[in-house]
Amino acid sequence: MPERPNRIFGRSLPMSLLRARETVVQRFRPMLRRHGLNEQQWRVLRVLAERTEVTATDLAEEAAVLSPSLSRILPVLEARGLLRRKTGTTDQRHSLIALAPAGRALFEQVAEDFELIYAQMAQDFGPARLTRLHAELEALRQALS
Amino acid sequence: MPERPNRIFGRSLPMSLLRARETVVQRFRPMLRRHGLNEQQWRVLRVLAERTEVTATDLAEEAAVLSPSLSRILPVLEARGLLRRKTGTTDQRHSLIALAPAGRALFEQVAEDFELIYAQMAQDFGPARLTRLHAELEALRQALS
DNA sequence: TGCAACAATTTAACGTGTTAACTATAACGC
DNA sequence: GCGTTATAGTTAACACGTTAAATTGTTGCA
Repeated sequence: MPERPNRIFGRSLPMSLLRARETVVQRFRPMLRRHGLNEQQWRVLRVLAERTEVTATDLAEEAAVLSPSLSRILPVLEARGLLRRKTGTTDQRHSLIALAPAGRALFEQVAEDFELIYAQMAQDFGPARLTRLHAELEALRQALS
Repeated sequence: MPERPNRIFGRSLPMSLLRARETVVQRFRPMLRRHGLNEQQWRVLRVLAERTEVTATDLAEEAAVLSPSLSRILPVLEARGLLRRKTGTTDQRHSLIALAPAGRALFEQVAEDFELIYAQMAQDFGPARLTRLHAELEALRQALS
């Protein structure tokens, strides 16, 4: 007797998103690893590359990393000389983070590889279709939050 | 001076999928917590509810849980009396897992709540649109794997 | 001024993700 | 048959996810 199809399971959106992400990330992971980065560290660098200086809270939000995780990541990246931290002048509660030259250089290298992989992915799925998927995911966030 | 928009960042699919999932999961997490389950445990129960008996490897694959994680989850759920394990007869390497009556009962309860939340989500985003998104995510997996 | 409420970050505790190594069993080949 | 290889599962080690609590600094107000 064949197992009956799972009605609920098939409709589970968290699951679909998880699996899709898993598949996508597999294409990037080896490349990041060669650069000595994991996903979270790369997300942090990417945000920093687009900003002159960010607070830890904003960085966590934009990189989609929880603040406790960020508190563990920052010392590591700082020790590698990829970023610099200083305490805010007006509000000393803030920790201000900026990319260091070495971090900028690494970002440029990774970004190049990233673009290649992304382009291949767009080709495999269809560029327009990928853009539409992006938009739908963003719309989902808006609709549910 | 406004920060310049991030071209790469905006096109990052792993990020979009992560954020979308985050938003969706927030709707389910409190409910699962009330039932004493986390996401992974719920995924395991859900797979078991659809099968009479599964090997650990198949269970991990279908629940999208890595086997080391499953090795940690199973003893917990077994101790709670939600499932039963036995060693395979023909191949003793296999661990065969099945839902226990208490697990079935818990599944039924959670499934009920799950359906309510899912229905609300479908309403908020649009049922047809949600179905289409599902299909696209599955298509993405096919295209990239 | 002083203290109570709030805010940014860190620490803690525990579970999962990730990779690799390890154990036990089974299958294969000579 | 026996050694080699492959497979199923667990364990190990370290990082992040998640929640809550602690720490430190700021702000508002009596």
